[in-house]
Amino acid sequence: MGRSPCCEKAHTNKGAWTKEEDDRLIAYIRAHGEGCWRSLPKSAGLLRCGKSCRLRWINYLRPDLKRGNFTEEEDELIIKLHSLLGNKWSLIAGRLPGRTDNEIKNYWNTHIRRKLLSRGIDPTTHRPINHDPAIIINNNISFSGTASSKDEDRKNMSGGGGGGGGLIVGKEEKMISSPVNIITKERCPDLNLELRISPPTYQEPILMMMKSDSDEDVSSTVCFACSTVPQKSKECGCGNSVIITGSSSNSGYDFLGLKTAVLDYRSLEMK
DNA sequence: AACGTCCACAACCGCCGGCTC
DNA sequence: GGAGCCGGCGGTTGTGGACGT
Repeated sequence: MGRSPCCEKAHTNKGAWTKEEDDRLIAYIRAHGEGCWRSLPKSAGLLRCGKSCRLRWINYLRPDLKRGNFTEEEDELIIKLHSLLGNKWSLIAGRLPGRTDNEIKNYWNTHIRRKLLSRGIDPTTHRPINHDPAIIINNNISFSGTASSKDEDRKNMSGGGGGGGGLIVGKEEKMISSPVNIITKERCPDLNLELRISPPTYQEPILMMMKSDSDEDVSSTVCFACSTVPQKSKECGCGNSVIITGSSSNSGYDFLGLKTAVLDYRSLEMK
């Protein structure tokens, strides 16, 4: 389909932003709020493309940004999230307050990739370099909830049979070829997700919800898909229905250190 | 000091999905 | 249902500074 250019390139500045441009943008957004990026440059008196303004604001000027070096905890969280989500930088950024997708993407490409390589881990697949690819093809799935060492995890991944409390998929389950199974198997050899597929009796479309450590009720549960908090209707911002289970100690599942409720693989389907 | 190379990161580009008409 | 608009995302590039020779 034909698309008009997002801006008239002949009359827009490019390259690094000047202090004056930053000030104009900040002043305009403070006065009028975010949104309508297409018309913003004209309204704000900026010779910039709307997309450029949006990026500048989101990645650099936003007041809630956390500048400075990534902590070791952030490093590890990024690695774990990347192993699960792949290059979904915006989703990863959603779990790191004050960090932007662009920042995390750059940080990944410059620091973490190298860090993983130095550990002998393929940053794309999160598998040990020279890992036997045949293992990926294996159909038996069991993420043991009790496995602690990486070796043990890998053993389970490679078809070690059923572990207790983990993701258990029977022989006749069609779920075995579900996207999350494949994704998780391929990308997360070292990640103890303690995931569990929700029972097939659920009729509604559901999604994985993540609860922060301090969260006690539904109102503070965050949709993993859209990063919004579901309202009392138990629908989050992306319109998915939400199934909240009891406390994480029994029916919730600890996900990357965050207590979670029921997981449905469809919410994790990759593009 | 001068030059070349590497690195980090801001910014750009093209594409996609959702929404509206 | 299709066309167009818009915001958003992910990949890539450009550039300035750091570092090594």
